[in-house]
Amino acid sequence: MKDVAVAAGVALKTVSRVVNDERGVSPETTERVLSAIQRLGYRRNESARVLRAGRTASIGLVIEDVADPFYSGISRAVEDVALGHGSLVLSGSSGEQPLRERELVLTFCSRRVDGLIIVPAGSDHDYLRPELDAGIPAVFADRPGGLDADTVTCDNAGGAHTGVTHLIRHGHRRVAFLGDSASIFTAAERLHGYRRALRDAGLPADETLISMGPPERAGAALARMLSGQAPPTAVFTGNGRITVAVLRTGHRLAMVGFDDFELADLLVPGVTVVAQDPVELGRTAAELLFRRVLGETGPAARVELPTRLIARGSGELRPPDLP
Amino acid sequence: MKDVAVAAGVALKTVSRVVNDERGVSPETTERVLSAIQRLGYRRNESARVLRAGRTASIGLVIEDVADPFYSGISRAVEDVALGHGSLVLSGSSGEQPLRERELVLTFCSRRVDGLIIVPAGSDHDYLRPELDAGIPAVFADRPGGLDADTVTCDNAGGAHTGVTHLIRHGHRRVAFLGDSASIFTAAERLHGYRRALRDAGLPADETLISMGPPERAGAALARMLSGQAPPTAVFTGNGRITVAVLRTGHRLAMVGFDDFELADLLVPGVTVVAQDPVELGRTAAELLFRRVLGETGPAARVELPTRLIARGSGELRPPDLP
DNA sequence: CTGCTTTTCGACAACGTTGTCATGTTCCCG
DNA sequence: CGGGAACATGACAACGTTGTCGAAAAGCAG
Repeated sequence: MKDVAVAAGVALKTVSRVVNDERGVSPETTERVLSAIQRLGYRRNESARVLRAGRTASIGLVIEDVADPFYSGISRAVEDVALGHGSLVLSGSSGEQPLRERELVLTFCSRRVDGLIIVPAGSDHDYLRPELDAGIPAVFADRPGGLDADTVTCDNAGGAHTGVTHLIRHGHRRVAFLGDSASIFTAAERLHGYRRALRDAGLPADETLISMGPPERAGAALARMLSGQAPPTAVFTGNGRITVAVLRTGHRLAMVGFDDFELADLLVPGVTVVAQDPVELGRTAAELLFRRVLGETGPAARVELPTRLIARGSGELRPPDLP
Repeated sequence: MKDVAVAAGVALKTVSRVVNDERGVSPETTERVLSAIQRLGYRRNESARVLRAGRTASIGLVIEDVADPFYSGISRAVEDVALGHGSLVLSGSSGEQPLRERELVLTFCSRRVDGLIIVPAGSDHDYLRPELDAGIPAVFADRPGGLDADTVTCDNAGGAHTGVTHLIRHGHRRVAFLGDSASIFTAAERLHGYRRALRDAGLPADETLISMGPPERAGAALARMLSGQAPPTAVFTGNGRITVAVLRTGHRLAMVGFDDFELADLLVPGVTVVAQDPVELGRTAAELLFRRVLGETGPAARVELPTRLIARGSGELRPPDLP
């Protein structure tokens, strides 16, 4: 900038004014400065600007894994909203490891992001409190973070309830539940929905039909159930990865899965799912965040997005004993 | 930092030394400073550090769309390599729009990223030259960028050749090619591979069996071919989105697709594909980049990754007239 | 104890930008 | 033509760090 000023024969400040479109610079001077900028290939140093202004025009996004379509949908939506606000997105995958999440968040903070969107991996987010107190707004997405911050979740319990009830309506009395590790908030919520659906239908809860654990183990868990004394006639899977794992076992049960996925309609039979909308989730979280960034105060918002049952065939199969 | 210095009763510089683990500070002083840092909840301002040091410890990544599994795979791999180098990733989706790509890249540059990984959207990348000359290393991924920079691509022509040859070996003489818009480098390369495969097999090239265009139009294009005079008995699809679009039409042709995708094995018949490895692509690009960031000079590297044919059934169907 | 090195620490400048205030110039109105 | 307003421009400080250099204190060999 100094070089530009010299080249244009003006003061530093005048260049700054031109660069920032501030008023109070004559057209000719502007012209001269612009040409000098062009000639020298000058580009403003954003770091210095940030140092001076305090605003970084960037937000941090911590998700579980960009390579997972659910999270990459969120990612894209957040990116689009950020772009609309002239902001960039720093993103990182926590891999469901609380420590890595924490490291990412703190790194983002020391880079003075204007705000954070976090899909919480652990349950303990006390490390965030000082940052929040320091005025960095944060939004929890997909799961609550345990702190008093804006939160956007899906109607996990309700969605599971709908899906399980759908199976029950089609005559199933022994519906298995295959969920992710119980320590994950969404998995626990969906299990609640499952239990409530059974209760509402007056069906007994059979703990041997419930298995919580990582997707890789879901297939084996189902196999165990099927070879048990009173095997299930239908299965509700707690997330997309488990749905796929179960499909790979090649069973022929009735099935409803949480999370929609590409090609669900092309399998035979089509896979009935309870769909959540990652794009909407990301968009909502980002919009809440930017509202805070722009100065809105007020109590933490809790938004719960609806889910939608999409019937495609697998959920409408009747149990073998009912023709 | 000033506050910490006052609280610990030392000079600014001493705090800086402690924060950076520099030698030359007595254990007691270190202790005092650390406790002051703890007490005041101090965290170093990265912007100021960047301003002073010149290194931002962050790289920029421009892809077409994070929500596309191919690119999110790249994204994740880049992120992991960056993490290993203590770097963050600024990422953005260009949506295949050269203007948006340019804007993203320039924004990244003005934030002084240490390097860039770009999946080029347009063909004209002259705007990048000043940045490269200014010393910002860049790597082109998936497609060449037209400049003399490190480039990582897949063996597009070879992969298509393999896939089409596979169909020909199974008795097909009329193989359609459905590719993305011809202006996209990878699409054009794959078309070349297709043509070469026909030529190598001594088959005539029938232009009515070739259609280039966005995935949304692929289904209609295939329908037109099938209702034509001499319909194809097999189809080669030029990328994952087109493969899915064609699957949705419900045809019963033999088929090989470029790009592997989840559940390809669960469809009936399983979808034979030519797989490329997005993770490997991202990893390679990131490693090349960090080599440059760490000071390696020398001529631009061109890496071409191999593809792999995965036979699952759809590509092994014989033409109807050959039992 | 002298003269040397080593250790520990601080003062200061600089990174590139922008906000504040001051200065000089032009213009308009009475 | 005087007096102020509006405009154009510049000098300077400050943002929070870290590199440079110098000073004081401590240790050590002779």
